[in-house]
Amino acid sequence: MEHHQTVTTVSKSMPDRAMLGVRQVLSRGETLYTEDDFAGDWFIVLSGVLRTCRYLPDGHRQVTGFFFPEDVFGLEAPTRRTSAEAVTEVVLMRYDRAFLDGDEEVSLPSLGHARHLLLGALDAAEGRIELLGLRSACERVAGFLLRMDSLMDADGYIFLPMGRADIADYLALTVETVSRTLSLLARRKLLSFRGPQRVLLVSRSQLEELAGGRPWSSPATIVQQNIAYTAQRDGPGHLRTNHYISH
Amino acid sequence: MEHHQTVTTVSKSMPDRAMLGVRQVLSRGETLYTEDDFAGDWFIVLSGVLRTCRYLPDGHRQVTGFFFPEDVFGLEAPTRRTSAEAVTEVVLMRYDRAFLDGDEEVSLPSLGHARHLLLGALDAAEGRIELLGLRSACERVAGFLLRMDSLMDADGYIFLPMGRADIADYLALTVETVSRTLSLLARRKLLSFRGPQRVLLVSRSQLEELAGGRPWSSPATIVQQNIAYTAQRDGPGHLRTNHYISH
DNA sequence: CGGTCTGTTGATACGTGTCAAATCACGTGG
DNA sequence: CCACGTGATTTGACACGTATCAACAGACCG
Repeated sequence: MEHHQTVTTVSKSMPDRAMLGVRQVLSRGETLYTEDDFAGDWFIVLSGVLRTCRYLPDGHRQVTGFFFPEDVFGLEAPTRRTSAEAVTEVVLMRYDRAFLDGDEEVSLPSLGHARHLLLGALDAAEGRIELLGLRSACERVAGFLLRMDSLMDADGYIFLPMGRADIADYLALTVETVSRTLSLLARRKLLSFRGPQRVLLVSRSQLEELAGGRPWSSPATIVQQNIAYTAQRDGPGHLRTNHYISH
Repeated sequence: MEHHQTVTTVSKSMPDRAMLGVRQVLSRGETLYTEDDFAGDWFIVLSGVLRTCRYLPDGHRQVTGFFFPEDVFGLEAPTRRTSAEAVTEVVLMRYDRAFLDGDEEVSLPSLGHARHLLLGALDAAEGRIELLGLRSACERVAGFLLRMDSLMDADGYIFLPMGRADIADYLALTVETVSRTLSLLARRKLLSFRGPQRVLLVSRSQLEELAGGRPWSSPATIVQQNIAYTAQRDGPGHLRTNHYISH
């Protein structure tokens, strides 16, 4: 996965506006910048996973995004909307803001023009909006897992680099609800866990249904198919009570 | 408000890549494009209000954005992620996608370069993410109202062009919950209504508190100030029961 | 082997969804 | 200008889903 060798050791030797960045490494949990900092640079993840967060006055934390290799972040205007923290060890490229504000067209190594890059960031943000717009914990958790598909290993298992708390704060749920929902989906055999971090999506199609599925077209022909917690029997002992009860 | 005279009647006479758009008018409720359509153009709102929606397989509708004058939308990749529908009568400018994809730098009338425009759209999307990341109905409704500040009249009242259903589908709530929450905030005298569409933000500071407030800094010094429905007495008869009970 | 941290499970309170009905806003026609 | 009809909004009663508080289990580390 460590292909940053091709992109890294650029910069500084060229004095001109040749659009080159600086490579930077963060260790687990390290904070790159904080809310309200001056937003001088923007970044591209080369390896590892990073999260952006807000800390609300009531003490709650909001995770506004996870960023994986090739993802761009930190593009916001004069000050930071969020802080940026390393979920795992992270290697990233730092670019000067002037390269976006300036008049010259920017060409980035292996990522094309600045416009292309911005469109990608916008697309990712809209994906997050769709995810957060889902109503139930089940929908959001299923949607979340489907978006982590790119983290799949050779054996088909997804490795979740972030903890339950990160997921919860990302989906506007509690740790307990995330954990319960994952357990439930596993009991329903839509998922299979190998430790808390490694998960196999057994039935993508059913997960997509839960998550509001592949888009749909017009407001007609409504196929009522509301799969609630209580609407199906479990594996063996068809325990379809509320409160996640199982055993 | 109708300043589109300066921007409108351009286009077509100039054959070259002079970056000019076509003016277009939508009437209330009209659909501009639909999910999965080919995304050939993008748009800027000149007047009126527009919404983008997804229709989920379970019949629910998700409103992923409201767009006001000067807002940009429809920038997504080869096909539409959402449909676009006019909330009020809308006047907009339509631009060809090639102006974004092309190599030449684009300069738009009164909006600067394409990059600037994309950064604006990204900023708006991130604002929506922060809003949807709030947990309770109270927080989201308060946050929503604060973001509608720009719709303020001369008398200080905000005119809400969209119905309760639009707000509900935007905040991932039900119509009833939105209505109840607005009523509650009005009883608490943070709001004052003059008909369902016209609302005055009586206490912005308290609304900001509810909405997760102006950002905050670090994960320390937590000022526990969780204003729940039941945590305060109402105007006269301190009825702090649950279920929104009041009278 | 006893710390702490993360994740899971349980019991219960409470917030929000659902279904139903009343009320209000507003356009139409008398 | 007012009566009426229709749709939007508000309110009520109740069920259900999620938050909360608490306890337990497992992983990692000293």
